[in-house]
Amino acid sequence: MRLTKKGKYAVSAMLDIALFEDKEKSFVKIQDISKRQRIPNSYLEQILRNLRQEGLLLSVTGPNGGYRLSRESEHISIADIVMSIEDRLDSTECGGTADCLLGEECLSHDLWSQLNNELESFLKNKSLADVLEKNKKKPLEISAGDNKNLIAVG
Amino acid sequence: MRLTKKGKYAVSAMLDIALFEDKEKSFVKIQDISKRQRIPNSYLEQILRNLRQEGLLLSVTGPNGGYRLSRESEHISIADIVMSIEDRLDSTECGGTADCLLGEECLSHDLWSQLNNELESFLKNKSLADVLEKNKKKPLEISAGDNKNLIAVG
DNA sequence: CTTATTCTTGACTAAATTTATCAAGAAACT
DNA sequence: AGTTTCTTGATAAATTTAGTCAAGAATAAG
Repeated sequence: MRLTKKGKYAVSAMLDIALFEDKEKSFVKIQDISKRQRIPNSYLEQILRNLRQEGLLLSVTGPNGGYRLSRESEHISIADIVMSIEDRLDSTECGGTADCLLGEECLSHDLWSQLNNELESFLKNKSLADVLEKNKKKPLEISAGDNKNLIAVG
Repeated sequence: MRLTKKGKYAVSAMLDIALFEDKEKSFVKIQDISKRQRIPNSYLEQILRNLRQEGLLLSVTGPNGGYRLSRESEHISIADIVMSIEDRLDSTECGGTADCLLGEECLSHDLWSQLNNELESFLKNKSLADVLEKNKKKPLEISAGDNKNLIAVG
């Protein structure tokens, strides 16, 4: 399983577009996203290309052109985005064929399969709108739980 | 976030040891693990080295030597293993400092933070024993749910 | 109908990471 | 002494990720 910088850039870019297409009632330009989210301009081109090809974005060329979401932010899940970008979310080596070990299921097949399902439902159940909503409320929230150990956050 | 072949090899190796130390009432040799789990011998050396240094394995040199678990398989979680091996499970770029974007929290900070927590609790709540138990029962089980879409399993 | 703006595409490069490999050495048993 | 097996550190090869670039095409405004 791997979630790369590219996938995270994609999510940030989509969040940025969701935010500014409303605010500005217009298309959002690559350059602006690049500056606001600190994503290298030419890398971002590549990423938005992918997202458009997957049908998550609409684009218009020329002055006042740019990008906007192809549907409402409530109806675009993080899974939609990440899956457009990442080739290797799959936690398994066999790619689901269950022939991991000499044509048979390996000892950890089920484990990684379950992990895939966890990840899948988490990403599918979060929309762009959900994430933005959370951001708005942030000042009122208090940090919950201890993250001392396993995995750093941020 | 990334879970690499190395981390998966580590889990397979630990499952193999858990299985065969019981069966053979002795230490389990690198060579045997390597053959059974199809893990390159010299790569496995490196991996077991890590696991031993993290205190998950005990080893003995010489004839009839090999490896065994440092504690019961019920008390070794998949998280213990994966965290010994993988440097970069963290889903975030900032590594938990929350200064992702010009010293401030980026738009997706909370999202990746939550993903970390999901992943963490999943991996912590699964022991080697759990995984092996599931494998024994396998013939009785019927495949559950549709995995057609997001993430292949295996 | 020309110019400025902005996206589009494909190919390419550089850096980083992952995936190993190897050889010399040390410990333990027989 | 000799064999088995782990131990260590360094190194190499392969793959992936991250990022760049330049030429082109679409659109709007004047």
